[in-house]
Amino acid sequence: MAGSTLRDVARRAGVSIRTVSNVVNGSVPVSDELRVRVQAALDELDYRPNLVARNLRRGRSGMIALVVPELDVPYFAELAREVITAARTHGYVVMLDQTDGDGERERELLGRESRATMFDGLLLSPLSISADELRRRTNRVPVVLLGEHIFNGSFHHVAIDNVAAARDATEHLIGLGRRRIAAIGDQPYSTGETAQLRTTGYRQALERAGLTVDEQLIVPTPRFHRHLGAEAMERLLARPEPPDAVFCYNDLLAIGAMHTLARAGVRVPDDIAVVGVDGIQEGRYSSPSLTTVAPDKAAIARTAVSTLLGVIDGSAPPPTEAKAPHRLLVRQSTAGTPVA
Amino acid sequence: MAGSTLRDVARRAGVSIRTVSNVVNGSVPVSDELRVRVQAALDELDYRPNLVARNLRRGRSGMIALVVPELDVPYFAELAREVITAARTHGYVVMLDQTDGDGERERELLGRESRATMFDGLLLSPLSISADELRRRTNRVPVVLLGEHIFNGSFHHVAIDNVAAARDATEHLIGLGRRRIAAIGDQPYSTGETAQLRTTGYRQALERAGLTVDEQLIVPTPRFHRHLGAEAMERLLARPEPPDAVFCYNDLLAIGAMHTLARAGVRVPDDIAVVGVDGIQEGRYSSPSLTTVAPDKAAIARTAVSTLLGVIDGSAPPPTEAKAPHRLLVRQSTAGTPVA
DNA sequence: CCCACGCTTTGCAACGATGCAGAGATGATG
DNA sequence: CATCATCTCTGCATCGTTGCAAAGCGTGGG
Repeated sequence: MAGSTLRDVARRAGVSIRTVSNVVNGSVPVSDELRVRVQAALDELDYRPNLVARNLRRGRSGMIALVVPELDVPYFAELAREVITAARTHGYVVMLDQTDGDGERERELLGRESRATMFDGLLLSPLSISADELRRRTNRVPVVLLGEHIFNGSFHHVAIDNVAAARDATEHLIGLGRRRIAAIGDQPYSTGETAQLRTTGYRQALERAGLTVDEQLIVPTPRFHRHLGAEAMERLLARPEPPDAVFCYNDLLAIGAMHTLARAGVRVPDDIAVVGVDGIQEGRYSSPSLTTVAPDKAAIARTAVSTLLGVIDGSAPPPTEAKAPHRLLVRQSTAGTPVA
Repeated sequence: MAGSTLRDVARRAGVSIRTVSNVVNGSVPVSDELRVRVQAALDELDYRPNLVARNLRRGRSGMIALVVPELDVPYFAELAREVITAARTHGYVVMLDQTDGDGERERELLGRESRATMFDGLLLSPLSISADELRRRTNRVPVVLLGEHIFNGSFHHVAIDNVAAARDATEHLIGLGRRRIAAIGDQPYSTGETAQLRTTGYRQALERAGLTVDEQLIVPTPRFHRHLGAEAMERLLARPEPPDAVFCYNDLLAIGAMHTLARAGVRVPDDIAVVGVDGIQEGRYSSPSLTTVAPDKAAIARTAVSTLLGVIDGSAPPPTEAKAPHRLLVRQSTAGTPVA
């Protein structure tokens, strides 16, 4: 029951432990006769290498951790899928953890008693923890950051160009002839860097088009969840002069907003056009389907994983700020007619 | 840089390795004087225990693996979240892997060279692999199965009562006065056990209500994805006598079906009522919002984790088939008016 | 016939931690 | 004052594997 070891197999085959190891690993040549005998013993005992021991000896675990705020947020689930796939092509497996955007949990993760030492490296998508703190806490563990939060030259970092993404989305709305364009999702405080970049892009687009920015149309939300999008939209509808389009900082907010619009009998996109960010699958089948700025998640994952592995084996250049591509997917929520 | 070990700390504090270990673990009493000195050394060197070494010695890794077909399927993402949370309350972390429903991948996972030995136990949600094969391959690793596929007394197992769930959904539609009720998602072949149980429940409900089962209204789908639900619905709409309600075997199928209905200008629920299974968050904000039979995912996760830990520490009873509760959440896609 | 060489096989040490048993010091007891 | 119990603290062995260096063995060349 307890699992057989190299020693058990060696005894049974009448050879040394080392020879069994050589057969298992195949790196060192073993004579046919012994190989056959050892292989038989391996099969009979159903030997499986103890990876914990192997890892200790080799100094590598073959595991990286991916830490996201919430796994049940589709963007992170889809990203996680890509990360797992990317890691697998390098022979790595991925441990997933979620912090609920709780700074405490994020801190714990890097603390004295954390399991971080079990992993060769960490992919972090931090929400609350500050750059300084992160730097102080990740002394030895290779880290690559995902998403926009925190960059100051201390860490490798992979994200889309959030300013450009927001600008693209807003310009698309402007191109449709919309003039009162609202924004849902600003986070004008220290840990809302991604949101702030998107606000910047939104403003740029309006200004470049010669439109004035109505501050009343920028509705902040503490998180990027459906119900917060729904509430924000309610507030916008309650205004004397509601918008004719909404740029939501992610798809969940957009879906929440559309939910409110549907209940209120407002037509999308005829009365109000809606665009989101993230390109989650959910948006392809919503009614109406959702126009969105989709980051190339596979590219993000591939870049993040290979950068991290580079840091792990020491071959990585100094911290880089990698930008992944994004593209606008036009669907019913702005175009009206089905496109894809 | 390389991370300091007990030996480094011991040398610095001028004590034995063992004493440092005692300070770190706190299990054995250490005099105040030494404790202070050791603690200082620990801090100065920023000592972090090497968990790989600790695990080797202790014979436990504190990790379990959760294997699901696809992480970006909302049901699995939401379940994974609950599993991670449940595991954390027991001091365990969770490694996530996905198989894409690929039997090969599932087999690989349990094979000779798998990483399964790195984990204290496995939570499996298998799609393709057969019971026999699973039994042959999981000799030593504690396993608990999630979902309906495979149960024959060899494994602990946690799921909802799929027959009852399907019956509840169908009876709800019957209760609304619907008579031509279609079913989307049957899988009449060996690995479609969950689907078949739902078909059974669907039939039971119709028969109990004295309705005849129209085999033409049972549309199989190879997987439970949105686009397959959309296609299945197209086929149903093309029939001379379309249904007046659809029971979809999961929420993604239902959302796909509603997508098709929206494009076709069919009103939900007026013309066709739709109900799904899974209770994913997406359904609360779809338009219309989706009536669904929601499994208690937190209960499933808690039961699965504590059962698995029981198997690991040997305190578990022989394999059990645990049933988690489910409940019907009535929303617009059947009720018409907003309920929650 | 001996030596050198190449190939296979082996033993030992080590990865970093913890279990165990015993050494040393201290205090309590008869 | 001797003996024993108590409390810290330490050294050694060990978890299962792999790196390293050397031993064993057969072969070909001189």
